[in-house]
Amino acid sequence: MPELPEIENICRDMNKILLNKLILYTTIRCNKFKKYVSKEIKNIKNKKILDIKRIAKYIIIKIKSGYIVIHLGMSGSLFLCSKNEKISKHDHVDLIINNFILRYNDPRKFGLFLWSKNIYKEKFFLRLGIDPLNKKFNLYYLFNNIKKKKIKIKDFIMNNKFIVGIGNIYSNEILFKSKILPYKISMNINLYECNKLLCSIKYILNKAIKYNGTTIKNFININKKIGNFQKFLKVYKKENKKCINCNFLIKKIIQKGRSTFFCKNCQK
DNA sequence: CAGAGCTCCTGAATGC
DNA sequence: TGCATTCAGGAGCTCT
Repeated sequence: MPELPEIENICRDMNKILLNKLILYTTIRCNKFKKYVSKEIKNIKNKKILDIKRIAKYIIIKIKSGYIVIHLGMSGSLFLCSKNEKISKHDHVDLIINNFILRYNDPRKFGLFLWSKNIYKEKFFLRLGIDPLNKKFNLYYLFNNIKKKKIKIKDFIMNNKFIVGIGNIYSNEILFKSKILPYKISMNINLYECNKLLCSIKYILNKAIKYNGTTIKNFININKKIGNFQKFLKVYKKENKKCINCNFLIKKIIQKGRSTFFCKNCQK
């Protein structure tokens, strides 16, 4: 399940390898992909890759006439392969680049492979909150928004309207590090806790980027390198294991339909 | 409007 | 062993 750190690393790798390369043509294999793959992707021919960047969890490939927008959902992956590489079951899109292929695979079809003339006018971009690695993501911004809401803090940090890119794994880890219970109501968070939350978000995400993300199940990055951050997970999927700080058993609850892990002793 | 909950999907894990 | 059921989750959508 790629989250912000994984996407950040994928974009960095893609930039190293794909910048200024020519997309000769594309192949789309899924027919029943509904809104998830734009038909316009088929029309891309002989276009140079001008830039690759990340906005929230979207991978944006800029070419002369517009943008390719890729979201990996929870099971999507992008990888480079040769032209003779066998096509697997869920390989939905190929970008043919000189003598190799950038291939998009997504078994669960939660991802997106879209075309946009101008991403900055798309409604899903206009709705996005501030990137947690941006300097504008500061205590003032976080505290102001937290105070406005009456939702559980875990739901707050996973909501793209306020903070982009934080999924279930990192939200659990961030709240553990912040010593805040996941079901604490956001408006009850004080300035001190909010500051801890801010620092924890930046710390966890940067550490995950450094260790190349968390590899659980399907995630493979562009060079099929494997992430190492799972070694550092302290609560996620640690139900009934001892808390590293206090030896209490880690609890699991379901919050907004998502598995939520925490230490009832450490987190207040 | 806000917030809770449902939904898309498939493969892995679990249950009997 | 083998089939059936459950679970996982990003983010948009639907309900209340």
